[in-house]
Amino acid sequence: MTDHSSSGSAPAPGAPSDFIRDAVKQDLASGRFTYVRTRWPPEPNGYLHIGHAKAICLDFGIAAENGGVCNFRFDDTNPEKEEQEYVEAITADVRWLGFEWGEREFFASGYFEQLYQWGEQLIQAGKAYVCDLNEQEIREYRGTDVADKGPITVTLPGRNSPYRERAVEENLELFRRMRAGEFPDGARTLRAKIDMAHPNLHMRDPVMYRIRHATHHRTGDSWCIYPMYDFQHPLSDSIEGVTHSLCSQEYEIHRPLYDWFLENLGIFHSRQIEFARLNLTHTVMSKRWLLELVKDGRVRGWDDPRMPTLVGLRRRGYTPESIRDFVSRVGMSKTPSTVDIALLEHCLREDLNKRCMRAMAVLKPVKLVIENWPAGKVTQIEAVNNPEDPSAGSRTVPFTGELYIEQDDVREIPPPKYYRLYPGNQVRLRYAYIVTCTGVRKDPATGEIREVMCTCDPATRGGNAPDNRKVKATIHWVSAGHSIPVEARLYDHLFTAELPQIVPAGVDWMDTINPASLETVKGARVEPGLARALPGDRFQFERLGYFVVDQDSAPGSLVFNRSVSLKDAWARIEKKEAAGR
RNA sequence: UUCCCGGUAGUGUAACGGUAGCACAAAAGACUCUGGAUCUUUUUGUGGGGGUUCAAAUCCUCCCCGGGAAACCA
Repeated sequence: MTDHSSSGSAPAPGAPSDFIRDAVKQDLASGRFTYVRTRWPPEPNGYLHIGHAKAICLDFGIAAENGGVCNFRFDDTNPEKEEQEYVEAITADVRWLGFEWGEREFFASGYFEQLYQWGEQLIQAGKAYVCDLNEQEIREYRGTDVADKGPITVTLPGRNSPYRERAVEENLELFRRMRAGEFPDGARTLRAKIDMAHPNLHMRDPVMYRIRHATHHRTGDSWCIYPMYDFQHPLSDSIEGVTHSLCSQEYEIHRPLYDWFLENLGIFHSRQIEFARLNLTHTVMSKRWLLELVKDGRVRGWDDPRMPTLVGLRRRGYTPESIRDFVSRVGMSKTPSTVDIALLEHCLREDLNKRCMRAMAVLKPVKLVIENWPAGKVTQIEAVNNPEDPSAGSRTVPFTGELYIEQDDVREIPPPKYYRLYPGNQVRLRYAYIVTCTGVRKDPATGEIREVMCTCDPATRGGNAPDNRKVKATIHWVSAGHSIPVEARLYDHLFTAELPQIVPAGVDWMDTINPASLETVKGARVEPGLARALPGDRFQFERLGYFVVDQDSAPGSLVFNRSVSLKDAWARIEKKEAAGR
């Protein structure tokens, strides 16, 4: 990438461009780096969500676009929070998203010895010292005085630690004894000797190592001192020859420290660039809140289809392609932003529309009886599998004189602009026949329509109108005798509020969960061909939405998750009509 | 409170001193055997005040607003 001449012209359509990609190109052009290598550094302490997907796509994407590689590296330097279980879950999620890293899977814990040696090197250079101050004292000396109540703290000038001028030899001996396990947790730390008056608090002699007699998920009990993120991360990047270390914005203030360690060690200097993390409307993204939802049983688990986690989205029926498309459309910037979840849904619809098999399913069935249909007669109707993809072919669906149609497709008295079934009106049964409604039978107690009667025009077989009559509505159906019962789970936004993280005073945020975020429909019916569907299989249920077979399914009892509904023009009309009166 | 980073239609993102564009959303229409899809069209924007310049979203300055940080977490 040294094509200076084209730098002023617009990028090719579809080629992503943003301030980070621009910076990478400049670094190549200026000779700061001669190649591009990135890394994606998850901490194995939780499940991935779609915000992580943004970073994953960025790191792997930029590497690929520049002929480089992206290292997959676990930032596992806090044994108290990290577990092997998460390593596996994260690995599976990234693979599912569609990225490969071959042999380039690393662990920061794999660098512990090298990191330790660099710690000694800084001590020898007089740039690090062992400090005996406890946690509270360190805070006080740093100048950050935590108030007893509330989050407000006061920043004061920092003071040098009384241990700051320890002799090199003493520091070395103490650091070695720290490693040897001679001191209890928290007794001492190794600190960088920088500047206690620095306006950036991270530069006021930050802690490099702390003592933790804890078992690490990979190194076991071989270490009782663990490096801090600020010390570990730049050095791990350096070891791996990472050129561009891309991270979210909260690390921006850490960058001077990142640079300080690399400069003072005189080792390969990676460049850290920060970007704004992703937020979505109608959901929450923070690990803590997500965890609380799970712990409190407000959702069924990390993979609840309402969760913005990758496992949740997968179970919901999202495709990796749609998520990657979404991420690229969202773009990269430093502006704190909240993306409309409608964009995510749009990306899924667009992807699934092209490649999903259609099927007919009735969520809330009402019986339709064709009065002039010969008793017991069954005929096979040919139905197109995907109008967007002729190569998908067609299938047959059994048709009889007793069908189920959607409750919502019948009214005794039609509202304005309603052109589905009501007495006297005709509709087309998708791919089958044009029928005319002759009446409805209602439950005398509830007034609910129990049965719809109609007559069928045999000349319209296949749904054609030989006389060219206009039939405004086409509705879906299944044969009452052939269709199979299934459970459908209809999902909506987890929170009704657009920005659930803004909680009104006096309200528990968990009580703002959308009570309609999950509707379980037990008596749905689907066409018989779906009997063999397997978990993960996706369908478009005509006129309803995209559905995926859930893992809760068992042979003979299928469960479908609604991934996303189809756009519903009628719902908008109905809403508008209702608002208008 | 201190420090850091940001503010472009409703939302997200381009424009890199020279015509403010794209996507989603919203709205209108066309077409349609999914009120789907597709196609056409429309509405809405540079946070505010000062400067510099022939020319400012872009450069300078003050103000306002938003986000982040102030862990022996990452």
